[in-house]
Amino acid sequence: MKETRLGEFEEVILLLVGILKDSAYAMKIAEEFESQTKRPVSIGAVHSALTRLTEKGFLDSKMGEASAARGGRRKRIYNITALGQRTLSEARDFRLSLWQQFPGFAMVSI
Amino acid sequence: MKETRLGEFEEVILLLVGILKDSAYAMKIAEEFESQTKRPVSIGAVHSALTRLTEKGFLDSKMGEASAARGGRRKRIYNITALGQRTLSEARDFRLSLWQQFPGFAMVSI
DNA sequence: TCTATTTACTACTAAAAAGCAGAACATATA
DNA sequence: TATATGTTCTGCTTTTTAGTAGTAAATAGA
Repeated sequence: MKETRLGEFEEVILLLVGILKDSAYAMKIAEEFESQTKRPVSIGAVHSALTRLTEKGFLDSKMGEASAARGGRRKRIYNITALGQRTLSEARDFRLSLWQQFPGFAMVSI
Repeated sequence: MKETRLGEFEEVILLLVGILKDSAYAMKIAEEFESQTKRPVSIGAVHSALTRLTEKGFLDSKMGEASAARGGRRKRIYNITALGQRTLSEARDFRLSLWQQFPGFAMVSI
């Protein structure tokens, strides 16, 4: 199995999908990204990350229902796959372990 | 100030420098990388990451003393700068915050 | 039916990260 | 002084990530 690594941007996007759950569609993810990171992001960048994450098997998606609001194409709702979840989990455990070994940080307790 | 992001490999290398302290020189870092991640790494890859991290201002280095062991060029000992420390710290806080919002994880307490 | 609105999607480019091969250097010991 | 050893360092390539610009689709309401 090919090892697949996550970029920093991709990892944040993946986490945001997990956080947003049923409302994890591209526009909303972009908004959430900006609000959480305070850095601007283009919708195209989000789309390409979502595509890459899907190709890697960390996300899947399905079309949602028409929105109640005025106008709007049907949303594509993204969802973390089991593989995505596992990858995220492993990345987290690994980082926690490194942080704990680094005396430069006052570390969290698990 | 230009925003500088950390790749996943770079972030691990930076953390390893912090963990290894006085023995943070390229060969040792490579060994430690392999032992902690269980994935192979070439010494050249480590060098180029150390160079990038230094250019970004996250690391600095100085030559160490000759080793007691047979042979061997003087080691270059790497050290995390204040900026590197701060960046790492911010990256950690941001991740902890996201993990805490993600119901998919049983999360750590701080 | 027209228009404003919300959204997805595509194709492309640019920039950065990662990795590799091999040369160069310094030192201890035989 | 020759050799083995441990190490740095350089230049280059490949791969991946990130970003841009612009088009297309769907829908609600006027």
